[in-house]
Amino acid sequence: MNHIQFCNCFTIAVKDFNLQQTLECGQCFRYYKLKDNAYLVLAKDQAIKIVQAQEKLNFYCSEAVYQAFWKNYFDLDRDYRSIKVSLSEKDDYLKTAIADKHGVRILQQEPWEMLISFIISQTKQIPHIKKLIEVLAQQYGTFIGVYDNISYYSFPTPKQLKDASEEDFRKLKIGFRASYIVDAVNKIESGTIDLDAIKKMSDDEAREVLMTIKGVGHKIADCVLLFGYNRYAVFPTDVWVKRIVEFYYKVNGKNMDMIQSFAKSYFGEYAGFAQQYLFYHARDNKIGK
DNA sequence: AGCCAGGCACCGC
DNA sequence: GCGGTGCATGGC
Repeated sequence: MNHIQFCNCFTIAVKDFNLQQTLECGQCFRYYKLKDNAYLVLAKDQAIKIVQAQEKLNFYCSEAVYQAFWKNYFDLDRDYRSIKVSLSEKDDYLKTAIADKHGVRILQQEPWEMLISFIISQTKQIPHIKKLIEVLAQQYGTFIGVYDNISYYSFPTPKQLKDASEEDFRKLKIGFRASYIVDAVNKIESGTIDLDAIKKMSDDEAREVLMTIKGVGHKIADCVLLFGYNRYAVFPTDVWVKRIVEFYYKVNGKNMDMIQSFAKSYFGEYAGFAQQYLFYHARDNKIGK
């Protein structure tokens, strides 16, 4: 039994940051609500407890670990104030969404984890996506430790998944997405796709490569680009975003190319941030259902 | 109870 | 090319 210890506590002051919003906005799935407003967050091979009290953020780790990993993970070096000010000037609807979800930050997550997570996400709701990822990690990931009698596992690497069959994944109730995961693992393990090489590509080239994976279309590729590669100009367009763009911006929602070119010219280099504020605000308030 | 979910592949035209 | 349909499963 390797009990996860959260002895050290490192506190920093934060602005334009809300832990709950950042974790629950739909960009990540490996977080667990503990008691007293605390969250346990898993990323790479690490687990951490975090608590926010107003503009103070308590990381239960050493300062060295915070500096080396979590600061970057939570994107705490970026000036969100200026991003929000510039986007809020665009229109009142976006301004309202930003005011509502003012504390969202776009995490810096792993491309591989984002790829598999968003493949799993299609036609599923967040609680179920979380469960499926948890089961996948339990089955194939590396044991991290135990906290409050619950065992935590890292997200499985391509290597850890390479011997699993479609049938194995179906047993975990992943359903029709099972073959998609097999294809993703094969393309990475065989070297057909190099997730590191994608870092050097343009957004369009990168999307094209990601979309050669079965089960990865425009939307999932864009989620990987925004949340895994931090390509802030991409504008992942799901049903919610489509409805917003149709209703508030009078763009023909049937035509994906028109939505994309609208987002590019209207929101510019910060389209990804705009998308996240709009999406989370709409979903949380059931706007446009 | 049944509808539908942070889509996509595949099939007909 | 483009519009319709099936897909696995569980939450609401």
